Amino acid sequence: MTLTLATWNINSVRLRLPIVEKLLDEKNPDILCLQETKCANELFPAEAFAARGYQHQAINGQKGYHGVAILSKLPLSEIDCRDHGNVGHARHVSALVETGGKRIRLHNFYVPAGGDEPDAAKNPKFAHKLDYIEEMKALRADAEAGVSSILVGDLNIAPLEHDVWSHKQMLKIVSHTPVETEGLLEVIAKGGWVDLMRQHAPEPAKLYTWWSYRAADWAASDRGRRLDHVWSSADLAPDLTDIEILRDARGWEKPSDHVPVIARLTF
DNA sequence: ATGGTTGTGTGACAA
Repeated sequence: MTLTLATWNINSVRLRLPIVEKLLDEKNPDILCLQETKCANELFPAEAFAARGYQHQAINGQKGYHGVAILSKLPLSEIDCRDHGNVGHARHVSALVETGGKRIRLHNFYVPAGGDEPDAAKNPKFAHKLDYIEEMKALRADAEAGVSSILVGDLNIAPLEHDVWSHKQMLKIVSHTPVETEGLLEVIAKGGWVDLMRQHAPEPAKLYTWWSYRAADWAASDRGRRLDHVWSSADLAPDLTDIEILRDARGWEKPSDHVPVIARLTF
């Protein structure tokens, strides 16, 4: 039994529907987790996904900003949305998936980007990001007895040296400052999570999932960052058979600035 | 040090 799971910050699900459908046609994941859907739930293109077999949907959206969704061929139960800090942002949704004799709690996160100034005293958005990471430290991969865990999403932090194009030049840039990278590594360690992308491609391999829209030629300059993540509880880590970063998707028509990450687990 | 692009929804933000 194989579980194929895709995660993608889509930067508007309505505008990007043609390339999301391209991903589904080409890769046929069992479950697709989206971030930055940028629309209210009643405007989410639920029928387009249901028509392709993704009839089980956990959607947490809001008008204009943020928004996450789990679209699944497998039944979803115990759907839960958390609003860290009670700020009214749609940044999390989770559901229980049962497959291959496993019960899996799947978390889909969109961590705040944090603005440009990496100083919590001057920049409330950065303070909010640090608060958000602080709250995530309480999230345990073994929180529920008999239930494994997978966590995916746009965490807006590239924690390791080779998660960015230039460690030295990124140290004061939001997404790679020490307070963020150390914080995210603590979320992983305290929660008992395994970073599956790095299990599959350990450092010093360069791994990027995001390239800025502002580059004149994103592929030539290749100033990428690994902002998107796939983690699991320790019991599932040996079941990982493949991780694929769809770099090509950055060059698709009307692309997102993030590309899909696809994980395959075989039980 | 600055500017570069994209999305929502037609303003100014957020990323």
